[in-house]
Amino acid sequence: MAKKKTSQKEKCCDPSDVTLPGDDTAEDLAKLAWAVAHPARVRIVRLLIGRKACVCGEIVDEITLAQSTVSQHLKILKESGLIQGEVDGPRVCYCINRDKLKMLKKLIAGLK
Amino acid sequence: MAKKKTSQKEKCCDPSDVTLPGDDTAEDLAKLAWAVAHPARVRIVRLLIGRKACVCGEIVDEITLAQSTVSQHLKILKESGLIQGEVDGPRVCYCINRDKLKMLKKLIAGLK
DNA sequence: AACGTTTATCGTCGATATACGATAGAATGT
DNA sequence: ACATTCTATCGTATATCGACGATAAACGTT
Repeated sequence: MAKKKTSQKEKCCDPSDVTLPGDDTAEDLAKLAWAVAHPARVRIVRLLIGRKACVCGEIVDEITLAQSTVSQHLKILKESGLIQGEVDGPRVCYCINRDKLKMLKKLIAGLK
Repeated sequence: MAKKKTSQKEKCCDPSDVTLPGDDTAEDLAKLAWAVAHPARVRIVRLLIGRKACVCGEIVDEITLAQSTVSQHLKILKESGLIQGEVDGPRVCYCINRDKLKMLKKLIAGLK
């Protein structure tokens, strides 16, 4: 599929060779962005950030979704590394992983 | 689904009423995050940022995906508002919407 | 041991994402 | 007019998301 540069018209595109910035972080960024790519997960993240400490099943009360659905979102967030869950007796306390959050911010801010 | 606060054990969670930060932007953030929630789209965005100008079918050459697939990703990015496409003769030049990018950065940076 | 509470997982369903090839549309050049 | 090039769209197949209810698993309490 790759071939000649065509005439190029010089109208708007200027195809001087550009070296892509390290693609290695594309996956990381996509993964973290994916974690907050759903309104419910954004709310959960904000909720957890709001309380510096972690929260438990109250998330279910705050988010207007079924408990199982919230649990799934929490799982996705956990898999992204953005949040961490710690078992505390019968309940589980979640809290933000500040490092991952920082990394997300850094990667997004680095889009330039 | 909302009911009593239970005993609460005071172990790790501290359920002082917390007012959620404006939920209104949750959708916006989710939508923009979604746009960059795929490695290919991250690469495209970075590519477009790299060249301050816009690019055309070269994106297809840079991204190792079929032309139709790239076109779909471009459509998603366009729908998110992160990029804009401008017809230039037979080809289409894409460029970053700096405002939207700024908004994404702002929303992500605002996670605190 | 039995119960209640809390959370995770399972099974299901519809909707959507993602990938591709094939095709259609638009614009230019011969 | 015709061929060429570039891009978008269609059609299709597969995988995953997102939602729910139902159930299981873990823990504390009685």
